[in-house]
Amino acid sequence: MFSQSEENYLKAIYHLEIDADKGISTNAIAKKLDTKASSVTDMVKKLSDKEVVVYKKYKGVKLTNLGKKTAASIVRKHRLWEVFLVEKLNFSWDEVHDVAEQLEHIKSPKLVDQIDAFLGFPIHDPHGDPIPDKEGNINTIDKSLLSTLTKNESGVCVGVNDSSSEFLQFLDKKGITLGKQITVLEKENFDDSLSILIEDRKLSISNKIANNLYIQKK
Amino acid sequence: MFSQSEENYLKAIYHLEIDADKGISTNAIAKKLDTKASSVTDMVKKLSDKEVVVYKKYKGVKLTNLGKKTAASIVRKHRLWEVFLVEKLNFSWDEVHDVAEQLEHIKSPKLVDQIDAFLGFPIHDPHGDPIPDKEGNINTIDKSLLSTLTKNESGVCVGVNDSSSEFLQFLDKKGITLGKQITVLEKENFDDSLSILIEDRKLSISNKIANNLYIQKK
DNA sequence: ATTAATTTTTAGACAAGTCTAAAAATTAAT
DNA sequence: ATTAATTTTTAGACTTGTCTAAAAATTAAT
Ligand SMILES: [Mn+2]
Ligand SMILES: [Mn+2]
Ligand SMILES: [Mn+2]
Ligand SMILES: [Mn+2]
Repeated sequence: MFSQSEENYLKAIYHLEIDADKGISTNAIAKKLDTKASSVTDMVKKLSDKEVVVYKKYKGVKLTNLGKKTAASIVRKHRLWEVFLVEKLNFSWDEVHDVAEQLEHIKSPKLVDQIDAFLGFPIHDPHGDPIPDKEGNINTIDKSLLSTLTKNESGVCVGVNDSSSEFLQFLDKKGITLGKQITVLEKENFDDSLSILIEDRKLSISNKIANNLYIQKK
Repeated sequence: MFSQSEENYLKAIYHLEIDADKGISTNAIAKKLDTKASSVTDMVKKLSDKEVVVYKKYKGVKLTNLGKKTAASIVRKHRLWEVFLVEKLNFSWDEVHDVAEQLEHIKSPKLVDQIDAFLGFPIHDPHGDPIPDKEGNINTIDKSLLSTLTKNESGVCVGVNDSSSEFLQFLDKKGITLGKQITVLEKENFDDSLSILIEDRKLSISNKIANNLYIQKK
C-alpha cells in the first residue's frame, strides 16, 4: 500500500495540519522530516497521484480524507506502541519515541486491534497525546499551556508540547509527571517564570518549561 | 547497520547452512528468497565487503562468525515475536509468521531484552523451533521426523518441519498440537502411511504429514 | 575428451528515494 | 513598480535493490 517513506510524509503533513489553515508548505515538510525541499516536491507529486494529498504547484499540500485516515492510523499505531512499551515493557517515557517510529510501520490490522485490547483501549499515550480510534477520530480535551495560566489558577498536568528526551528527563528530575495537580502561586513579570505548587511541593519554573507543559484547568 | 534486505539474505543463508557442508549456492539463496540469481550475486558481494560472508566466485558463500551472530539475532527476534503474538495477543500459530517477518527487523536491543523477559525467557517458538540466546547459541534437542519412527515407538510432538499456514491449519483440524504424546501403531509398507495413537485417539496419517512432524522419542 | 546442460556472473537497465545546483515563481522590500 | 530575497520546482546525478539478456564458468552426459 504505502511505503515507509510515504507514511512518514503523510504523518508529517498530518501533524503540520493541526495548527494550520492554508496548505502545508514544501519547506515546512522538509524541515519536519529533515530532508530537502526538492525531495519533498518529488514525494508530494507521488502522494498526489495516489490521492492522499491535493497538491497545486507553489501552493502547498492538503491531506484528502483518505490521506487523513491513513495518517491517523499511523499515529494510532505509534501511540499504541508507546503505551505498550511503557506499560508492559518498563520503558520510560523518554525512551519510546524512536522505537515507536519503527513499530508504527508494521502492517497488520489484527496486531493493532490486539495490542489495543491488550492495553485496555487506552485513550492517551505516555506523553498525554490522544490516540486516534480506528476511524481516525481523536478525542480532544481542552488543555492549556501552563504558561497561559494566571496566578492562583490550577489544574492537572495532562501533556507535553516538547517530547524530546532531554525535556522529558528534565521533568523526571523535577518530579513533574502527568496526572499531578499544579497550582500557579506566582508569576514573575520580568522573565515570565512561575512559582508553582505541584502536589505538595513548591517549585520554580522558567517560561520555557511552562511553555511546554499542558494543564487541564479546573 | 544492516538493511532489511541484507538481513533477509543473512537469515536465508543461516537457515540454508543448517543442513549443508559446502558453501551455499547462489541458486539456493535465490530460491529461498524468491528472487533472481543475479540479484543474489550482487548482494553477496556487498555482504562480503561487510565481512558477514566469505564469497568466492562460483563457490557459494559461508557466513563468518559475525554473519552467524547477526543472522541468529534476527532469528531470535523473529521467534520471540512469534511467541509474543501467540502467548499475549491470541494469534494462532499459523498467523504469526508474516507479522514476525516484519517485526524481526525492528532495531532496539532493549526491546528484545524486555520482550524476552516479559515472555519468561522462552526456549522455543510456537512451532517448536529453538530461540537463539543473545550470543546466538541454540539449544538443540534431538528430535526425529515422525516418518522415521518404527512400529510401537513413541514420543512427544515437539515441532514442525513445514510451517506453512496450510499445514498448521491441517494439524489444528486433526487435533495435532505440540506437546502431545504420539505412538506409532502401524506403518504401511506400500505408501508409508502411519496409524498413530495421539493422546487417546487413533489417527491415520500420510507419509507427507509424517515427514513434517518432529517427535522427541522416549 | 568433447559436447551439452546447468549454474553463475556480468552488463546494462529500471524504480524508489534522495541530493546538489540552477531556473522559475512567489513574496517582501524599497 | 522594480528590485531583492525567499521559496519552490526542475534537471540531472547518485545509491540501493531489483530485473533481463548475454557471456563465462562449472558440472553432467556422451
Ligand atoms: Mn512519539
Ligand atoms: Mn507520544
Ligand atoms: Mn516464522
Ligand atoms: Mn516459527
